[in-house]
Amino acid sequence: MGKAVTINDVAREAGVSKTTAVFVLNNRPGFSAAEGTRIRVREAAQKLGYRRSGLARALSTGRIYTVGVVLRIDSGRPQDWVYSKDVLAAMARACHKARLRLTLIPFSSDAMLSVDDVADQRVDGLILVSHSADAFARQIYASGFPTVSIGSGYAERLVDIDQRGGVREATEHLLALGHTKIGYVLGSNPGIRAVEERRAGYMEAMQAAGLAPQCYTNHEAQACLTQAERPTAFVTYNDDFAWQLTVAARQVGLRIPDDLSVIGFDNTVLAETAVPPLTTIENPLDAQAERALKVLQCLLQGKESPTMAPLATRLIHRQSTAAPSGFSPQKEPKQ
Amino acid sequence: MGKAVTINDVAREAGVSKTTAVFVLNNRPGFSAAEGTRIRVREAAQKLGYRRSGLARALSTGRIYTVGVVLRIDSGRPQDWVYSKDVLAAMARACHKARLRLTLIPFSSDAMLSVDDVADQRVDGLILVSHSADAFARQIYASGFPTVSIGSGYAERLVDIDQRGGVREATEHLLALGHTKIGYVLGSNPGIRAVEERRAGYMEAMQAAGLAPQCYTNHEAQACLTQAERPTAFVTYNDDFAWQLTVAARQVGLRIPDDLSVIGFDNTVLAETAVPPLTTIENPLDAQAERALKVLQCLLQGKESPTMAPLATRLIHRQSTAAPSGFSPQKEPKQ
DNA sequence: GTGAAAGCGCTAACAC
DNA sequence: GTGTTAGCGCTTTCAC
Repeated sequence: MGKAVTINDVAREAGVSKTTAVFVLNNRPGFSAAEGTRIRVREAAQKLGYRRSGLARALSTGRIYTVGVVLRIDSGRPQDWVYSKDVLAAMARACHKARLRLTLIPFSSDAMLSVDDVADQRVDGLILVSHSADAFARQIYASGFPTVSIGSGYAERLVDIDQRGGVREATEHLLALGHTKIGYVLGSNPGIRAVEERRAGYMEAMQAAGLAPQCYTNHEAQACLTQAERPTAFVTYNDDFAWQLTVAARQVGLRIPDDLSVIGFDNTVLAETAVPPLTTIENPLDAQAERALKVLQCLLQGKESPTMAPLATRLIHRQSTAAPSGFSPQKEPKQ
Repeated sequence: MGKAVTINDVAREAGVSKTTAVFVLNNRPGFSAAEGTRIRVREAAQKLGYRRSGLARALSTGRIYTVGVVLRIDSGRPQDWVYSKDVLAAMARACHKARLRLTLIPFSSDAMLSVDDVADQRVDGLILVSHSADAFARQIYASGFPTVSIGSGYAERLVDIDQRGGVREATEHLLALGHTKIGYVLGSNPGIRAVEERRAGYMEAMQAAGLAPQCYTNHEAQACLTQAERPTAFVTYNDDFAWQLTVAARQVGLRIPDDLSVIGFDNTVLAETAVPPLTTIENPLDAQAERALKVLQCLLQGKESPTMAPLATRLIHRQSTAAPSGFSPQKEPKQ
């Protein structure tokens, strides 16, 4: 890269002091230099090819305007990734809006991340995506490094959505359609708060309706499809499971939604491209990302952030839900 | 954040000089301190909660061990994103392997990125993902900032795959199945090298077979499906177009692959989850990402990198291709 | 082997 | 308004 042109060089070239050069180049508010000076400084910078060093600035100010996003990169199936990538994209948009840079910090369980590796001043703070209470999550919070969790993750300082309400609404939708045998497909990672919350939402709705809840693992749900007493509808932990269920159903000759209704969660691209497109619960990722950033900013300024109500979800009606066969519904309440 | 503990503090606490402390903490090769000293320094660091500043180190060494990935964030449809996210994920894996950090630099056409914004020393170099010859790409290359392109992008210093060969192979596969009316769905962004190359691969295969090529836009391809003289098979610019074609085909009552064969490109998650799963051309993103990083490293060390042959693609056989109806194939040559 | 000192390029506090 | 100075925390060169 050759040697960098510094602000000193510019100042010298323009025949002014460093301060003046800095003020001009930074458009310091409330600073009115002689027009000639401004021009001279600008021209000098231009001519020399001066480029400010965000690095030196960061060292001096203590802020590098970059947030680190710590994300798992282990899982093999591309479908597992869809959601994480959506969270990342939402964080990217939020950072862009907030004029912050985003640094991706991959988290793989083989090479354990150390707090020192991460909290080395190249990021101002951290966003943990979908971390359970793993060693790293606990350590980083314990270290006091500004950190916020997002995406159905570790419960400490977590920006959360109304997981429970979302699944409750989905279950109620199925109930309203006339289903009585409604199963729930459990999330597979028990360390994560969303897994419990979503399940609880299902339980609540079933109990309120006086119906017996029936929980399945992903595998069990697919296996039970051929049995006579199978549920006529499923609420699933996420779109991936819902999508898998549609595949399994098609394989055993079940038609969706005629023979089986399915509702996913997250509204990932999987839900849009599935056949038929999936009714699902929208996960407001952009709002979460923006809120997470807001909380992080508070932390950076030393003030604890106000606690906020979980963000609302929304049921998106597509074509994977209908009344159970042989049932004429009393009229769909919503939408 | 309180005040940071510096190496000076550690040295003072341990009763040694800064140099010694640095040497111990950095495990400087070829430096053998007295065991007592080592321990004292380590304990002091531990006790004080010393954490090295990657920032200060970067300022001093001129390398921050971070690469910037410049990526479009404009497009609205989630399907448009799938491929970009895959490239990003591949870059993330490659960076992780190379022990480099990845900073995401969103590129949106509304707020034009300036070279100064980006080349501010918070990244050592840049990877441009799927950029056409837009103003930014030209400027950044002109500025001399270490930059490499990837992902069917701008032709300058581009790590490329054998686009042409991939599509040729796909077309030949359809030919071997007995298709004679094979259409091609064009990429929509004419500024990008891959758009031309892929089309050329199709043209070559058709001409070699003595068949008339027929190119369509995405929209045209979907529209022609109801016409009598429609192609019996399509090669498409990417999986998204292929997937859209399956949806359109289903809507007009065409069955895939019985009535229509379709081949995608990129092997994104769309190809796996489509109904039926799509035969497609695998895009070796991980290899591209690693190669891009290698080229960037060369640049950073001041040496121009050796030119390399485009990376090979591979046809992945799934269920969206078959012999045209009423035709008994002579035997499928591959796989 | 260990210590002292000079920067990296910027910001900010304080004189002029 | 403009210039001077002292750091930010690290690496590195050169004495001891």
